[in-house]
Amino acid sequence: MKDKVKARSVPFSQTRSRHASETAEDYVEAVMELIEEKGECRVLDLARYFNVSHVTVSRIVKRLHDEKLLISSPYKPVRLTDAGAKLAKRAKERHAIVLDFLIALGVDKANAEIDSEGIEHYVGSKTLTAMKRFLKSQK
Amino acid sequence: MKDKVKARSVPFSQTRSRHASETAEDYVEAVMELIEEKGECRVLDLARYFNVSHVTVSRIVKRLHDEKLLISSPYKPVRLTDAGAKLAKRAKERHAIVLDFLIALGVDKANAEIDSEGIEHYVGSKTLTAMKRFLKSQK
DNA sequence: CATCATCCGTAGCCATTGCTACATTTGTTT
DNA sequence: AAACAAATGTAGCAATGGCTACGGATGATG
Repeated sequence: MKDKVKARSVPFSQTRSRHASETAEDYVEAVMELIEEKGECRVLDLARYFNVSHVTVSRIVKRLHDEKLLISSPYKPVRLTDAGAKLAKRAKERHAIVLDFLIALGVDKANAEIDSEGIEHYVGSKTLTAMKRFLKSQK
Repeated sequence: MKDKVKARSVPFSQTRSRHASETAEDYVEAVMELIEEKGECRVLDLARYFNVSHVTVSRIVKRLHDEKLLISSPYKPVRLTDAGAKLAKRAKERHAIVLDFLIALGVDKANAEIDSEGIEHYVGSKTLTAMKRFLKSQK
């Protein structure tokens, strides 16, 4: 009774780093949206956006600044680096596709918005392609 | 220029607790699978399954024991409580539906397996229903 | 029944993401 | 210019999930 347990291919291997990059994507995406919506993005805007305290935001902003995705100087609005903007653009596109896909599948807009936030981080390129194909076939 | 930033409806509000329940679901699901596959589930089986150290597993098992999802006594195999089995069953069903759905959508099995692991935690009841509907319509 | 490999627990470290409480900076408003 | 409100920063705590290193428990094997 000593069967080897088959290890998970990939998904569970790096939960920590995956969560970290999730955060990075969520934040650059939010920064881009907030700048588009109101011209600038402050720490408190992000805090309200994510429903967390400004302390949590400023710590994460600092980390993403170190990772050269954001530009932040004390008491000034947050901006995106080129790399950050590129990541944000990709994340937003993927997000939009997942959202449109769920709606096309028949999910109401409110639930599609909620679920797409979480799902977008786990949609690989093959799945994304399949979603795009489905969207095209529906037109 | 003082627009209120619209807060996210729900999704981002409790990242921490969401990640915690993700872990709970992953673990009870794994425990159920391992017991089905090889009769019992040891800490090291879970460690190999998730590609983490046995230390990480035993800490999480302890927490899930406190939450009354698992039963564990020192140096003994891990079992499920009724509540844990119920949660595992629901998680497995949802997982299976998401997996079948992705495959029906045209994603290859390997990628469908990877993506479904992450996606399953963010599929609300409305989205799940839509996936089931799609699967039925494909038969 | 002694030994040894395997399994598991504990100690203690780090990173991430929450928080409250308090300090500081900025900018507006007398 | 002073005073005040709002925005940020800093200190320090907790929970979660990673890890290595070490030691104790279990069970198989000689």
